[in-house]
Amino acid sequence: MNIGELARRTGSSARSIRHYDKAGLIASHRRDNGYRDFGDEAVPQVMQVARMIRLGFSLEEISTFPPCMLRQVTNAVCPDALAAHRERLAEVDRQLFDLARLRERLLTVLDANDSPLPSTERAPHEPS
Amino acid sequence: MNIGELARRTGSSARSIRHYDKAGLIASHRRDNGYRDFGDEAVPQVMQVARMIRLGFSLEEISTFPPCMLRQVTNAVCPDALAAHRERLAEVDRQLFDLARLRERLLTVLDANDSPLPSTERAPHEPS
DNA sequence: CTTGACCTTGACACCGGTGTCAGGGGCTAG
DNA sequence: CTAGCCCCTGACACCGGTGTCAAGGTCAAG
Repeated sequence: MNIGELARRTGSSARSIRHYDKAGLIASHRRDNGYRDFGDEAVPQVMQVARMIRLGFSLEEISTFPPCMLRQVTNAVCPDALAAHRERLAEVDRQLFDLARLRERLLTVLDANDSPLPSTERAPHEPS
Repeated sequence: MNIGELARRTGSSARSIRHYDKAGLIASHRRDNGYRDFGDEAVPQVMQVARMIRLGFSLEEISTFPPCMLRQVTNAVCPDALAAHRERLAEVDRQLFDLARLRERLLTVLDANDSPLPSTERAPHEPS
């Protein structure tokens, strides 16, 4: 199929699919006229890539296990990607931790300024 | 004081301080030779800006309440910034929610592929 | 033939705080 | 005088998936 139909079928833009293709993440070959020609297996491939992008992977990361990406036709994740998923999970946990700490800092600022009107006691002209 | 000393005193780079200054967030005037001249109050001002940046505010957001930033000499937050802090808190909560959902999705993928070894049913003739 | 839809590649824009370089002055000590 | 350090402005790079435009080729339908 042409790239336009693949775009319609996957919900990704043709622009993005060309991007994935250039990264070697999609199985494709060229017709005599230069057009990309995709098989049906390209549909789950594109969706797999899009899904991993939504999960926070970069194309470069995804590119580290392209052989299995190209074979991928199901929702199952190939072994190469499992380690990446675990790393990504750890990264997400780090972000959750940082964000929670950030939230605490925001709450601290708000608590210190929200209820107590008298700012006099805190420091009229002193940096802490 | 010159920008170099202010940089040393605040821990921010001179480059960043010029950036903040251009945004009108730091009280400064120019000497005859064109050099910026900062007073002692610039130290907490720069640190306040840096702190808000670490809290995830953009310079543009901070610029929406510069009058109070310029007066700011304490750790207390001026009223103008309170609303921004609340919005920021809401944003952080959204991010926490999204991240938690992301984490669930990652766990789902891992759970579905981690324990169950029999990839046979998923991929009939896979040369793993 | 023309029209129009679809395809190709290449390149720029975006976001935004920061690093870094280039080119030019100021100022002080020797 | 020079050496050396500090300052000035302006501009480019970065990151990375995506939108968008330009300029051109392909091809089926009328």
